[in-house]
Amino acid sequence: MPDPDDLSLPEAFTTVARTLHHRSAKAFAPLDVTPGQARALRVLTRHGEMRMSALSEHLRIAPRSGTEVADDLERRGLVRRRPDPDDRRAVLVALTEQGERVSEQVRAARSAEGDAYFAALSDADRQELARILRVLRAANPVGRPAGAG
Amino acid sequence: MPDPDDLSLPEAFTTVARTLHHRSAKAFAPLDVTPGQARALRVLTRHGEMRMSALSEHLRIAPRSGTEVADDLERRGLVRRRPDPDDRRAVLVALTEQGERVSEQVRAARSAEGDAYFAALSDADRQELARILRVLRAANPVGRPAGAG
DNA sequence: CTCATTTCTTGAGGTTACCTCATTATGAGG
DNA sequence: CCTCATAATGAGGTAACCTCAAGAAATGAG
Repeated sequence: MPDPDDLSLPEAFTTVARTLHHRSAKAFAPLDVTPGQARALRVLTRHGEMRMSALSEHLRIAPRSGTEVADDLERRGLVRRRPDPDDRRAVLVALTEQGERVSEQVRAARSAEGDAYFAALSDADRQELARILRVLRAANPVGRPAGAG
Repeated sequence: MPDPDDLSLPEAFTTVARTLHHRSAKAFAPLDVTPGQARALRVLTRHGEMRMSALSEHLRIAPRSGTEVADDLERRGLVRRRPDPDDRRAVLVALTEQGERVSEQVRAARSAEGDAYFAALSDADRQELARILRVLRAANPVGRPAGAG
């Protein structure tokens, strides 16, 4: 294995993100959920039932992609859809009981493995990192792709 | 758009990484290279001609995936393959002249757009972030997926 | 030299997590 | 009714990875 290249900030960030993604995928594999699904479960746990559009916004993905995540979770019996009584165009998603259980397991797995990734950092560094990420998130609106298709 | 959720560190990291990826893709689009290809170009610029396996290691991806990146770049005329004279199993990749030109444009585009993503940070924060990323990279070997496929 | 083993790359096929565009159904206003 | 905006989804596509196994060449043992 070669020495870590002296990467630019974007490159280093990307590399770390990919490694983290792999780790999370491994941690969540026993639960049969992907990292993306895990994030959706956490959003639903934190905020409760919501519209598809709201789910997509929370996840910061295109509305169509939110549908896909919900499809996967519904197939696994982790979420339930129902029509919004206030707007018959809209659909509400919520965790099922099993979804709540799995979401809790996700939380635990994240502590066990995902956060372990950041264990190399001191408490102070972790807080620094969290602060910096908040700044970046706040400063950079959403970031949809351009001509990627 | 809802308030930024109070995400866990892994989630926040992932979210920022995705936004960054979108930004980079947009910045590189005029050059007709994807972020992944851009990274490969930078590696080849920094380290010169190398084996396929070395390229994959630098990019921290599976050997097979390195082949794919090289295929794309070769199709665009940005790299050239030749057999390794010292080992006829091996293949050496190097930038073409056009590849070098594009790699330089990538570097410029990264400054213009990619680093602009981090413009919200103070110089001190950027250095902090770079340091923290180095720690994470050093502490976490490579992180290939497990049963993802 | 021969054979088994290992190494280097690639073909074949698959996955995740996104995307855009077009469609269908509903809601809101004139 | 007509038009326009909005909610979700069907259809189809992309990037960036992966595994598994094959084909060719190197390497070490006998």
